[in-house]
Amino acid sequence: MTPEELSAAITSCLKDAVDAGELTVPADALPREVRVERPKSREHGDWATSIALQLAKPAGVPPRKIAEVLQGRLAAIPGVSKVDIAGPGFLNVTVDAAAAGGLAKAIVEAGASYGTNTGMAGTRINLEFVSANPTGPIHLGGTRWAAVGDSLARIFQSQGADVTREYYFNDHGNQIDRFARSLLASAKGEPAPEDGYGGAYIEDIAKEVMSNTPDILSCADPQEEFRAQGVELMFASIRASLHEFGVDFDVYFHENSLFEDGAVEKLLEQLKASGNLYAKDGAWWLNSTGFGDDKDRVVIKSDGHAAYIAGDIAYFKDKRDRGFDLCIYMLGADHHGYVARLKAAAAAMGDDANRVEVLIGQMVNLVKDGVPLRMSKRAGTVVTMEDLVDIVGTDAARYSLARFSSDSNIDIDLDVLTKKSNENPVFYVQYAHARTCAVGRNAAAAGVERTAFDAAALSHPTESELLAVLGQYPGVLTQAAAFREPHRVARHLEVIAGAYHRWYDACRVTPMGDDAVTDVNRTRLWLNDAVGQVLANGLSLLGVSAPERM
RNA sequence: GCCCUCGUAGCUCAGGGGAUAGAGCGGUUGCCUCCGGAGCAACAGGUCGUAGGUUCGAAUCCUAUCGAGGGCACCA
Repeated sequence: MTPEELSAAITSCLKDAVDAGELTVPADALPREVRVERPKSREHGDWATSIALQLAKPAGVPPRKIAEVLQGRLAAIPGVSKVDIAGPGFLNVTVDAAAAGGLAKAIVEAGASYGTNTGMAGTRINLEFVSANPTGPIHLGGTRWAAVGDSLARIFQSQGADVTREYYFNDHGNQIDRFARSLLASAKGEPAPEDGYGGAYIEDIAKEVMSNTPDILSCADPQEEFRAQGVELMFASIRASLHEFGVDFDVYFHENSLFEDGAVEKLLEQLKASGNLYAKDGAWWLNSTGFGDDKDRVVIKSDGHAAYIAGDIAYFKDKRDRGFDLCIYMLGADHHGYVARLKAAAAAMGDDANRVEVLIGQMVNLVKDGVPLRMSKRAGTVVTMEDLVDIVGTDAARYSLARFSSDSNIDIDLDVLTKKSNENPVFYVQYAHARTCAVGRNAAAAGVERTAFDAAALSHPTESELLAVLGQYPGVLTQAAAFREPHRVARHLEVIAGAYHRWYDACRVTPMGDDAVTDVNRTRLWLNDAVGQVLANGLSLLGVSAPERM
């Protein structure tokens, strides 16, 4: 029995009690779903609900009275062995081992699909993340979004959503010009321009362009040539880094294309016609304050060039035209000012601002010897995605970035990284998975097979705990998707791994010495394999491997 | 000045109205005669930044305040 199943059963008990006139509760006070929780103390049963406390006020009845009404009905739920009323009115439910244990077999049979859901089926989501400018390699900040964004995409998919991973490739405008000028300067052996980019990668790219086009410096517009080739090379290198990191985008969208195919122009006409674009001081402004922004935004500058937001608006329209219901943007905290403007842009076009969802993630800081370190190219403290992967490997990098809430700043200690000392919980989880495999191998050698299954045999306290956390896994995925918080998955895997290690310590799968193989051994093998399955499922949602040996 | 996020164990962080606030790392002490010790058990360690408020109940929600980080362009 999973917590969801119990929750559904309790919800219908409550409804029955109301229908039978045993309780009078206003309809709007009845929860659609009665939440059950795993109590902290085992003395409080397997699952608990505070529904009686919540209904006391709207029903106008003391909570313990409500609990008493529900107690008998809950006790009649198949698989429930005991229902206690505790404290102010908690209902503590104990499930019998046979009902709880059935989950082990169900998980093994569900395999890779255990935990998946169809709650988001039919939703087309465009998830845009990373979108780093092609003027240099992806550094730590972008690496965090690559890990979190890709996991989020996988989690959405596990809930049945149709997800497109998209990278907005910003190849239009000033930054690119600086990049081109920096390449040109490097090629000529001149120092990097004041507002340009330095670093070894600039030299490397300049050299590569030179070797591809030896007479480049004498062509009509060398800077343009460096721009075109340089962007392509940088782009290829970014894609390669992402691929090595296990992140492959479905669409790499070129900002330039919006300007080349006239989408921006068409859109501006549309906005002018709608009256949401007005002229002032020689520029064209979007009336974004009318839609919740804190100031109006220039869309066409007085020099006649489009401002950045022009591309954003056209891009959003393009996404909607491609049929996405929800456009999610993952941005760093340094871009939080965009939230209002992106939503305003959508609204100005007559679309629903709720189609735009912006996830803001806090910064990644480097720390050395306990003091924050500014990332600086000159000081050699820029850490790129490739650096991180080289030092700790993809699994550790992805896991350590995905296990934190995006709301919190994270500090990455250079010393810890370079020591490669693995204080990373990914190993704790991976080790648990490898251990399930080792136990499986030993079981096979000892002749223990998954022939018989006796759910009631899983009666040890560590087994009941392990079954409970396995049962919570699908709900954790649903929550992770609903809150857009992949770190919940990682945290729950750590909980499962802990429960597994404790179980391993207390309960043997293969018999001791020459003891005979019994159904207890066979049943435990099901549980062991179920744990391995759930850990593998969860790790794959994080883009982390589930090794059979370490 | 205005806006966003954070403040929880020595450190890094979970905890999105419930019972005695948790994990990893670090510290102390135990556990290898049998499925992997990258593990397990026990102990130590907390005014949940501060002050009010809502509630039967607040680390959690609201307000104020202090501290940290990040924003507030006819830059992209």
